[in-house]
Amino acid sequence: MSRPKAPRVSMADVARLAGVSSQTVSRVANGHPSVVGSTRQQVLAAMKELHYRPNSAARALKSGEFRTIGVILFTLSSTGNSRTLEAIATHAALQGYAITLIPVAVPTQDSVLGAFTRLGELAVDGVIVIMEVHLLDAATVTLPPNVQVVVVDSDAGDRYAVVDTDQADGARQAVAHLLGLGHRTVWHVTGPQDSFASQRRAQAWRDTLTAAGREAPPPLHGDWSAESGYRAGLALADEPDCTAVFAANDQMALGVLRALHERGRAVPADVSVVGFDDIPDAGSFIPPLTTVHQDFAEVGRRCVEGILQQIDRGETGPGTALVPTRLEVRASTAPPRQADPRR
Amino acid sequence: MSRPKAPRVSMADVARLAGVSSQTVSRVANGHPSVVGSTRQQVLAAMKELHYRPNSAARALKSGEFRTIGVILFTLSSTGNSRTLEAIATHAALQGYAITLIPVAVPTQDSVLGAFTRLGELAVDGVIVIMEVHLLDAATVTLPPNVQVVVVDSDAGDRYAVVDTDQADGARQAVAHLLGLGHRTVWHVTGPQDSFASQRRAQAWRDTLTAAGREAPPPLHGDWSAESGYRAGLALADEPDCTAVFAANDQMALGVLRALHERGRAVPADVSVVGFDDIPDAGSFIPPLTTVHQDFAEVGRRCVEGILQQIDRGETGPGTALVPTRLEVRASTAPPRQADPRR
DNA sequence: TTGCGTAATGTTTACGTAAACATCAGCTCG
DNA sequence: CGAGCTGATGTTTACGTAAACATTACGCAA
Repeated sequence: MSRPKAPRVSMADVARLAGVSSQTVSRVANGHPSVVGSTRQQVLAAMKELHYRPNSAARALKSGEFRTIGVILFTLSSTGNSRTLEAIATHAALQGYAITLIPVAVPTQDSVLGAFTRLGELAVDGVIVIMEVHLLDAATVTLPPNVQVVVVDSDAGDRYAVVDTDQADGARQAVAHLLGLGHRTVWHVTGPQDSFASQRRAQAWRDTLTAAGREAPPPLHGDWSAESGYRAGLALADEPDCTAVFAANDQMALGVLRALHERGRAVPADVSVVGFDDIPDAGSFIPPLTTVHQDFAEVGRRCVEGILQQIDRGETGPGTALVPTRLEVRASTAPPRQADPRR
Repeated sequence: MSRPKAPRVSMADVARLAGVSSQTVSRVANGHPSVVGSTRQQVLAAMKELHYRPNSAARALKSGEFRTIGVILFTLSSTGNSRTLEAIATHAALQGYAITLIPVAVPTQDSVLGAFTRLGELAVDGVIVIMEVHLLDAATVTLPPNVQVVVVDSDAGDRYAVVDTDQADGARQAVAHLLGLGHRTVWHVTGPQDSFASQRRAQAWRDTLTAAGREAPPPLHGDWSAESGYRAGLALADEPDCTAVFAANDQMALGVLRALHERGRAVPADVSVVGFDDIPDAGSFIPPLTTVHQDFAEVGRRCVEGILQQIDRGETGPGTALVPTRLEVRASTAPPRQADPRR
């Protein structure tokens, strides 16, 4: 049975049934105080009977507000992105805002992707970008003018409001932890070059080593995937003086663990490994992974807060807000053999 | 510098500048054929100059269509959900539809969560539900009448159109694989009881064993998390005749692997382990995990296809569409010791 | 009792778009 | 050479809502 056009119920219909004007219905719908109790009850009853649902398009047209935030992201496959998105959606919902997803994983390059027109069109009150803005610039999407923007994973703090995990401090904690255990230096498996988070982690890794007077070994480059971590791990297993590894995320750390395991290098006895993110599975790696915990929920919360501040209060705020991290010490790190008191 | 109200540019503004009527502007915007070239150029130039962007609220109000699909989900933290969502978003975008996220992770129960009103309001043309509908029924959300719905992870094929991975066949393949290797029987770590996917996998596990004339050991109950898999794994490690385990997802399999490892039971030499999902990391577990591959992209694609069919063609279709799975054989499975020809 | 203030409700209007209908110029054909 | 048609463009209207303004009725103070 097809019911192509359900006859829409409007305020006028409700008003007619309740025997009032449509404006009174509007007042009831919006909780306006100056409607007397009995009238209100009548209207509510009529709404219920007709299954009235307000038309958000008409409301948006009238008010100029959509109560919607667009989220532009490249992919959801990374834990960080999806958890940030989840936090954004939750907090936005609490504030009465909906989330519209705008994926940029352009499969066919020049086909005008419909959802982008959501940006081209006026359909969101603000936009949160979860990717390096330089990548966004390169993509086919252009942010329309006059739209409020908050950005994650970027250094565009001079142009936009940026919310991000304190990548540098997290990496510093990881490296300091390993040095504190007595390791002479720390090797690093980086994320993709075009990720700002990856760059910051690598930079802080190098800086921390330098500040401690240690030499930084050549970094190994990964792409966030466990597979790339595995390849890096194989290379590291062949470095006899490698006793400590800082992987730029947990998935690559997982790959490193497997490579070391296959090459017979025990973790943490022979090599200590630290990751970044603290994904839910990290505690179940073999061995459970010491890693830098990111508070994605807080990042999401601040994104929403930031964008709403811009929308509601009209404050536009370039600048960067950093969310702190903490080191979650588990079983993948230990003093190096030569410093092990038990030897 | 705050610019609270950017003066909106409407078709009338463009029309004035181009020296035509606003209806002509509308025609140009919608690619209507009966506008002569020179006029079209003028209008396009004016649009560009004024940075005209169509107002989707007005359009939706006029047409009654929002070109938006709502996606209701409980959480994004499971790989399956976020990958399905990503596929949905991508395919919806290709069809010119936007995705509005409706999270149901009700933190404060009775606070009227704004995003839900997106459903209460008329703001989506259809809804895709990524959760067991019985849970949805129990939640504070109610699906409004006259809204097209497609459901994932549910047995509500009689009430709604359902798209799902072929859970039963996937589980059957997993168990058959282990039996084929010579294992006498297969133990099972289930997902949460209220998940339809979990139930179906458990049922198929039991049925496959029964059909092969084997006795099904008591199932161990997990909650999808690696930690719950770990607890189940500890119990399994104490079962001397346990040589094969089928975990209802990869994360729990990860926990099982760790438990077995810690208890000194070698995988796959002593115990074989199979997972479900084929998450990207599965190939980097220790050892790389044999698992049932789910085609989340296909599930997402069919969801969008299904909902658009209902919306555009007015076809409402209860019924279940199953997406096939395939077993991805890696290194976590092998014949049991007593059947090992090398012994 | 009259007049005025206030609370409750009704009426008008505008938001931006696009369908439906109206107009007009130019052209073809008998 | 004019009737009739076609193609290009303009005018009117309605979509559902809510702000702004208008109207009513009632109570209270002088």
